[in-house]
Amino acid sequence: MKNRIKVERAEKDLSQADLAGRIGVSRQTINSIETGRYVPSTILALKLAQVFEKTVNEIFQLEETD
Amino acid sequence: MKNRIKVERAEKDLSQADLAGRIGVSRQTINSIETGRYVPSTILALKLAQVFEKTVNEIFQLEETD
DNA sequence: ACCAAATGTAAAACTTACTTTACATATTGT
DNA sequence: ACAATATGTAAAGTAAGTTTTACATTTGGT
Repeated sequence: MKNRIKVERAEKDLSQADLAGRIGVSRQTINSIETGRYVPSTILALKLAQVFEKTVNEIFQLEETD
Repeated sequence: MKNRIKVERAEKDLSQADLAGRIGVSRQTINSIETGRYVPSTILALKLAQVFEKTVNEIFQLEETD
C-alpha cells in the first residue's frame, strides 16, 4: 500500500511530531507508516484523512502486492 | 468507529462468506468487523471499499470515542 | 416441521500495530 | 561552524487484528 502522507504533511507544513500530536499517536508510528514499515488501522487512516481534509482513498492506495 | 458493511452487503446481496472470499479473509473477520469487535487494517478497508464501489469514508465513520 | 444456509460467538495460536526509549543522521537557521 | 529541529531506525514490550476450529442460534425455502 502506498501513501501520500509525506506530501500532505509538506502541504500543511507539519512535522511528523506535529502530525503525531494532532492525532494522538507516537512520532515513530507516523514515521513507520510513512516509510511503509506498517499498515495503520482504519481509525488512524480516518484521523489522518481528517487532518488533511481529504478522503482515506486520496491518501492511501492499494498496490498489486496487497 | 461505525461501518455500513451490513447494508452494503445487502445491496450487493453478498453473504459474509461471499464477501470474505472476495477479499481474501476469513468469514469471522468480516463478522467481527461488522459487529464492531475490531477495527480492520487500512488495506482491508480499501479492499472492502473496492468491492462496494465506494470510498473508505463512505463505509467507515469515526465516532466521538475514537 | 424440516433442512440448508447464514450469522453470532468463543478460544487458542499467530502475526502485526503501536509505544517507549534511545541513538544516529540529516536538515535548517543564524 | 554551531545549535536546534526533523527524520530514520532499532529493540523490547504491550495491545490488537486475523486465522482456524468449533458450536449454537437464526433465517429462509419448501
